[in-house]
Amino acid sequence: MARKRGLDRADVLAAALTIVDDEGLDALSLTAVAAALDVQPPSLYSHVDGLHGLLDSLAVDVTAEFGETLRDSVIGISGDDAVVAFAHAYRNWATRNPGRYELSLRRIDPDEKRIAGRGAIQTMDRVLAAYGLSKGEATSAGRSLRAALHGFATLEAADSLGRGSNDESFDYMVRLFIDGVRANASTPTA
Amino acid sequence: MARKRGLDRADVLAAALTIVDDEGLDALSLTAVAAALDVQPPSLYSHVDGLHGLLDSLAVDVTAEFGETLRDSVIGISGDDAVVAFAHAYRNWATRNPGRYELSLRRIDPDEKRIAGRGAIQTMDRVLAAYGLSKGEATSAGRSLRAALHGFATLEAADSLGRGSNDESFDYMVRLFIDGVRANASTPTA
DNA sequence: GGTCTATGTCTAATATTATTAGGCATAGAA
DNA sequence: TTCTATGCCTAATAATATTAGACATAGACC
Repeated sequence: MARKRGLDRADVLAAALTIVDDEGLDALSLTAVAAALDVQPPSLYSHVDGLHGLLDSLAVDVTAEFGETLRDSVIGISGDDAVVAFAHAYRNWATRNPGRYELSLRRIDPDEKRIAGRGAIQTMDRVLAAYGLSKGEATSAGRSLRAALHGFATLEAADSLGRGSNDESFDYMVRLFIDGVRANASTPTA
Repeated sequence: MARKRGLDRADVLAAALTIVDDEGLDALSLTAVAAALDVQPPSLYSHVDGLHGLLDSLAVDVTAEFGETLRDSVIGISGDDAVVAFAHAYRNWATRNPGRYELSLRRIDPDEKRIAGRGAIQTMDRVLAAYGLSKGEATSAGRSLRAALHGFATLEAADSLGRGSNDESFDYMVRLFIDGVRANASTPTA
């Protein structure tokens, strides 16, 4: 016995992602992936560098996917509308893919993820460029927006926001940001 | 052999917290705590309800401590200054106690933590009350501030903010929030 | 068509963790 | 001094990751 399944690294990653989507990141283990592929756990080491390697690879893939989603969200839109669209795309993706979002937060040393994640940051920077901010302001505004979106998404995912409509609060926050940027801009645009 | 050490639940929690502070939350395990106390792992079950129970207890304690810190931060201060003071206290605590902050994010069903954490939210609500917002606005503003602070703290802890002075960006974000609230308030205060 | 080789998969074994069961010894009360 | 509660222990089980090394199969090559 030792039927050759002919598995692929991509197969392993796909199976792992299915588990993450269906049962959450906590449920992900090499044993679970092996079971899903009808294979013994050690067999996975031919395709992936252990559990850490698997997590790292997933983080990179998922980050790239997230970046593309964000980039797509602002195509053909500009100004405040772009900020709003970007923000909603961010929240929607994080909300609908909690496991993947958690994965995307995984911190990796190699620059792979940074490159993958650069898509998201570049998109944001481009959107914010419309406000004619100084270099320092642009950096700070970008960080502020990221912090707000990330914070909202994670608090919401953790059910830590309390009762009431989160949608309304989210829109409020985005408006807060836009108005704040305008009020703080050294070179007003509107 | 079976020397009675006379350990206490508090001793166990304290030892665990030391590990969290020194080596990070990931390094926390019953085995590690037992080793630190020079005791066998199963002995801990007399004081704590397993690893989950330990984590839950730590989360409650740490959340209470965080709440007090925040409450203290705004004593005798009001208006924008209070928001700024609150924000800095939040960031400072989270930055200086990364392990504890991570613990405080642990999601617990029982209301214990909610009660403990209520201190933080109450403080924030009180600070924001100065802006004379409507009920809905106040809720949204509170969530926005929490999201921004939480997001900034976690991104910073994960080294995900990029190069440059984070201090400056943080101040910018807080100002953004304050200005935004003012701009959005139905009943202007200043 | 037959052989070679790379490699995907397996079994076996080890290590680390949490956890339960049940025994013993000690501290402090009666 | 005895009794009792309980703090700590050893032993054992289960789930996880991981390494080592054997083997069989698929596809390349002759």
